[in-house]
Amino acid sequence: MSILSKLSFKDQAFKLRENAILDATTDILKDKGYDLMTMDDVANAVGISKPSLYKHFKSKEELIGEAMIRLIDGAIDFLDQLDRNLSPIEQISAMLEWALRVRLEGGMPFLPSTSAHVRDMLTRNLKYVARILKLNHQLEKLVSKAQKAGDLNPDLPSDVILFSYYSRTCDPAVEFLQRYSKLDNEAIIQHMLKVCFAGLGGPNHAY
Amino acid sequence: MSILSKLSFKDQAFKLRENAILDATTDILKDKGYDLMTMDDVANAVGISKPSLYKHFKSKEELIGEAMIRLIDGAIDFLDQLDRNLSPIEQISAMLEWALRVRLEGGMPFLPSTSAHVRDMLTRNLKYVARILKLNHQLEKLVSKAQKAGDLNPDLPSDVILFSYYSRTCDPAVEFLQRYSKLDNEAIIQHMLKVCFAGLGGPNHAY
DNA sequence: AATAAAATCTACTACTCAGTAGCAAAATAC
DNA sequence: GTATTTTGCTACTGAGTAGTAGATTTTATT
Repeated sequence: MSILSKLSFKDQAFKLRENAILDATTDILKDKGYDLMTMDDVANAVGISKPSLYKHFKSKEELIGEAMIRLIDGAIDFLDQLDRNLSPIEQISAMLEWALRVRLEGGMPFLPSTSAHVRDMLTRNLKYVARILKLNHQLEKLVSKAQKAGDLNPDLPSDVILFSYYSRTCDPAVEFLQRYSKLDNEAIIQHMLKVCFAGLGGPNHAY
Repeated sequence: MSILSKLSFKDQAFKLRENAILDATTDILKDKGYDLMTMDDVANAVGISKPSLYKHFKSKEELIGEAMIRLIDGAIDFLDQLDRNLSPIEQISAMLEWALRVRLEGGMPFLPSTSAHVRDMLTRNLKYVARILKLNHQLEKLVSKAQKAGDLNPDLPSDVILFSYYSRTCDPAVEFLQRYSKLDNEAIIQHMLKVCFAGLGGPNHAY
């Protein structure tokens, strides 16, 4: 047992530090963005040296890719663990609410509306793309059901709904409101949900 | 007259080239983004050398600032030239429609949902901020009127409406739809407008 | 305690790119 | 046609940073 347990203990420590690295990465990424985040930043934040960091991730691209994958996995897990009794629209709404709350509490959007650079990088990352496709597949099914139930507009193409929905999870209006309005986080969430599903129009609007 | 006319001729040529530089900048910015755009890129695209480029703009920040200012000015001009007989909601809608069309035809969003780096840079640019405030002021008035008329939801705080509206002008769903859906540009615009004002919800949605 | 192995660090390389010095060529003046 | 000014260019500097080589320390083994 001794050798095996030692190995697994080491592995555990390794995994633990890997998580600390990803935490730091997500954190720095959040307020510096891809290009301004340096590998030294991450190493310093974790309290290790750069070569040690490279023992875990062989490049900056890989590091950021893994951080993004972890965020997507968080979203997939959230969706999986939702109460199965919730209707499709309730699940869709709960997921957006969760994403907005994560962001307001200092987290990263799991689908960044990022620069060309970052988008290209992630598109080349097959592991990341696979996760996205998985998440997308699940949401497609929910959207389709919600449209049939009349809870999402059946006249809109489902692409339009899906892409618009994704955009809401990383809507910059959230940060604007947090910075420049006096609304508290919960109020912001409720308003963003309302805007997402009911739109900006009032009772007399033509649409 | 000779000296004066020569000077103004020179000035004209200078201005002309300045515009060519800003055109190239906007173009490159559109598909490379701030960090990947180099001053050599811009100089090469215009067909001049880097030092010549620096005769016009004393830094990369200034160059990009001026390009962004020109985009905002375009938006302000568009708003100014709108038919005065249009109702507030019609003006608001027309402006979003215009912004979406510009983007679909290969232009830049005049309000980029950009990285922290770019945001900071623009925030430090007083000239840019002044234009933004001017545009914002005009839109605030329109929003307030449209809310009173019941064409925009009077129950939403006007910040929420304004920031959400800005976000729609640079909504990444537009690029997603252009790339991955079979909708043509006009259909995309109509759907985006509908989503903006009427939301994603269908007839049975609780909101 | 001596040795081997693993982990981690310091100090470096290679490269990109913003910004510039100083030269060359063209235009203008006399 | 020569002198002067303007314009533009080539070729450089310096800063920042991804990624690495090789020394050093720590840990495990006998």
